[in-house]
Amino acid sequence: MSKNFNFAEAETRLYEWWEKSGWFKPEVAAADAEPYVISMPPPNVTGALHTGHALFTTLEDLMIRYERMRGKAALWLPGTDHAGIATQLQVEKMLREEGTSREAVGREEFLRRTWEWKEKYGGTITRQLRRMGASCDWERERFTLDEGLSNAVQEVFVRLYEQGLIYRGPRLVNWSPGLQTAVSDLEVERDEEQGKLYYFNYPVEGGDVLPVATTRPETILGDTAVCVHPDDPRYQHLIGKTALVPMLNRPIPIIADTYVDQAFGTGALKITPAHDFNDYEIGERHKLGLVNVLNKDATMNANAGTYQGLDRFACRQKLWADMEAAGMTIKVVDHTYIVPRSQRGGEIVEPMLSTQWFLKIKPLADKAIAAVRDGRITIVPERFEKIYFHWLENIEDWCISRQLWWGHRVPAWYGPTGEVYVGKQAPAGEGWTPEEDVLDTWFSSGLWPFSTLGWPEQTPDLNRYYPTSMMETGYDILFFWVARMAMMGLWFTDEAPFKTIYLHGLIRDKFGRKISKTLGNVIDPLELINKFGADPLRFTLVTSGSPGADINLDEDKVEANWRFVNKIWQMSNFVLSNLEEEVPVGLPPAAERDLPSRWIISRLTRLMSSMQYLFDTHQYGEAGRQLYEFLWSEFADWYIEMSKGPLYGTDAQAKQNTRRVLLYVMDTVLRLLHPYMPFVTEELWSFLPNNGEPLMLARWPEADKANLDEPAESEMNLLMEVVRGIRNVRTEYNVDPAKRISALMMPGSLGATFDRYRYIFARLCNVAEMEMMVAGAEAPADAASVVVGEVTAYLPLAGLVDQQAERERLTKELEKLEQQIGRSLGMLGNEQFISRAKPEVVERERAKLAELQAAGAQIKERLQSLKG
RNA sequence: GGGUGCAUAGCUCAAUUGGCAGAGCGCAGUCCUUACAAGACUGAUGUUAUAGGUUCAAGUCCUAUUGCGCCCA
Repeated sequence: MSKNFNFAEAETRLYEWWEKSGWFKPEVAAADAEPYVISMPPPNVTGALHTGHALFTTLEDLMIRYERMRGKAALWLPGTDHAGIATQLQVEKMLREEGTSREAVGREEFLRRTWEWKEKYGGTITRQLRRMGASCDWERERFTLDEGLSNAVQEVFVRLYEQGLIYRGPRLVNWSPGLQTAVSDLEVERDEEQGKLYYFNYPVEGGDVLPVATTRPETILGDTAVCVHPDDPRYQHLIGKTALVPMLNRPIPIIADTYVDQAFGTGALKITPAHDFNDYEIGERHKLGLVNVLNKDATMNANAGTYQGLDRFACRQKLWADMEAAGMTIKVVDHTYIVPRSQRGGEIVEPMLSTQWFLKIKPLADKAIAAVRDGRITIVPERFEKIYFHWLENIEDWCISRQLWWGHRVPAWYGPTGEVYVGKQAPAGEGWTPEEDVLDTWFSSGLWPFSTLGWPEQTPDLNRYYPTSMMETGYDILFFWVARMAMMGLWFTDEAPFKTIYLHGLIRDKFGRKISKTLGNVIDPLELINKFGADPLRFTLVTSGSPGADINLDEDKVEANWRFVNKIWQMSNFVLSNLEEEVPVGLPPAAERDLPSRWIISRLTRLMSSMQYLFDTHQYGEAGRQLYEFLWSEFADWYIEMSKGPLYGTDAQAKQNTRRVLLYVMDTVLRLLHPYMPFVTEELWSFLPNNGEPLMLARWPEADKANLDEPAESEMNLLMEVVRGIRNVRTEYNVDPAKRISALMMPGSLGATFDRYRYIFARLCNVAEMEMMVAGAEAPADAASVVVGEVTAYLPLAGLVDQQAERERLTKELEKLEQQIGRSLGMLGNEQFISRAKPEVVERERAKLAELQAAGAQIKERLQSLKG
């Protein structure tokens, strides 16, 4: 065993060993094992690992490794997503750098280049997932554009069409002018931005004017009405008259609608149904026409008259300047308003009239709502259920077509006379042209849990592993992906595609700021892995937060956990180097266990049941923190130190028993720790005496309640308190740590215990001599005293103890004690507390009081003797 | 506007069904004690945002307020 853990070398070696041995496959479990399945949220096929990937990989791998160790047929099915817009943008950028464009090379060549791009960069992300330690079944890896998955997409589209749920038609959609495609509502981000509000006089036939305010003057050219509130006294006389579109002089009606907010702007609203969602609705109510003034690239079209050909923003300026010259303008004021921007390119999205494919999703949504309501699907944390319901209950038709090239082609054809045919194959006969549009990427990922298992074919995998068990992903894609999977799964397979939805939070920087390139606070998980190894990164990601909450990732924490890895390495080294030749197996019989062993076994048992509860409720972070705490603060700091007594002693039996306990604890914690830190634990496991099976396939340990030992815990606690007390005194009196001191013990009823475990005090606080005092014996005056419950330790520190200082120290301690005693007496004197609190709580309080009082009495006595 | 979450040590965060508020980092001090200086030991630091309420008991449950964030419109 080397001095330290060489993670760089071990991680690659272990991962290859695991993967080559086929242990990531569910087939390693017994043939009749219950399946446990996670579909990996497919990362963008040409993407690179970011902290979000690192987080889901860690959590899902933890769940999978845990269930695998519990004997389940654990299948973690990996894959990647073609990520339509993102990938197309990347390839277009490459083409631009080559001095050409998507349009110039044509669709066929563009797709060829995109596949080439995918081949080139496609392996990156999956290689990086391996570095995280992801134990997924790579032989089952899928890609959304695979033949099988494409078939599933077509199948779904055709069936939905036949069920009358998919239709095609002109609607107002969010149009992304740069990408030249429609995008769904979800892909539009609305943020407040600083802009201007333009006030102007709308000319009215007959010479009157109607003041109007707008944030987008260029849309004036597409106005088909001006609207005022029916009750607005200012404008009563204008309702029903005709206004004239500035610069175009197109006549439009002045109408009244209660939608208008009289307090906003001038209280009059221009209506542009072709370029605003609210105006569109008003237009429908009042049967107004639509005038589209934009081309697909957001330049003005022929309806804009002389402004034709101008970009939308250039038009805004020119039109306003012209109106100013014509004396129509009133003022321009600063104004914050909501700007819709494309989630991808960041450009301003325009509501635009366009013919698209839509999915009537309400019927599917109803099933998805029901599945969560009746508990077939649970969401963790629970509060996301409300958000899920709210969204699904207010769901609108989904625009599923995209004017992109990279994606699943809509399986439709147009006949010579304009008829539409939908099917997997082109219809017979001449003159049919295929649909150019592709489907929204989320349409195919919505099928992910079952399309990856072979659906619509009834494959053995589909039969065995569907529905899946756990859907673990970020809350940011609850609507985009999770809800859609629930809907599609229930609709097409009649089963909830997963039983549990676990939503994790976003990763932020150590100050809680969003990670962004502009802020320059991007954290590269690979850098952290190279620096500290995958285990510390994983442990940090799991233990830094709680379910559903955002996580502030701090490199210092990763470093601290790297030290934790080292600590575990050193503990193991200690245990192993003390094994010598023999290989003790299992715990020594209960009757032969010494107090420290009974204590550590009890503590470990408590940890196991606590972790079990936490795992059952998906609180992996808290479970990990408790494990850390146990290992460092109990096992290493206390048990290992105490074990040196018997280990370096002469009692062969005691030595042997201690080894067995050390080994048992080490064996157990490595198992418990494995899902968090697979590499270092697997490596250490290989040094432990075992039958050669890998840790990743070892059994998850379960708590044996028979090992809980309350008396041992409280007795040990008392000893530990005495040790701490002696250390305190040593520090307070500046006793050289190397100086051996002696103690006179007034052990109360624990005489035998102190006598037997005096070695603990020799080792842990350098008390070389410990003399048991007979009851009533006088303690030396120049001694400091440590009081714990009924026990007092006198430390004769000749020349170091100032009696005056000692009196002050003890007085202070007594004051503290008496405060606590007062509080405790108050509680126990309260009739209500005695009768209403749980009996064990009352009992605990009584025991505490007794201990406090005993200690108080001891201190008082000591103070008395110091006075005399 | 509707919904929702958060507020705890200097910083970042925990705290299971309500039962004496903890950790890491940072800070101060001592020590290279035969697993580990990537370490050990000791110490300082809290009106759990504010105001009420429920309860024997509130960081935890309820109401209101303030501040910050997110989602939806």
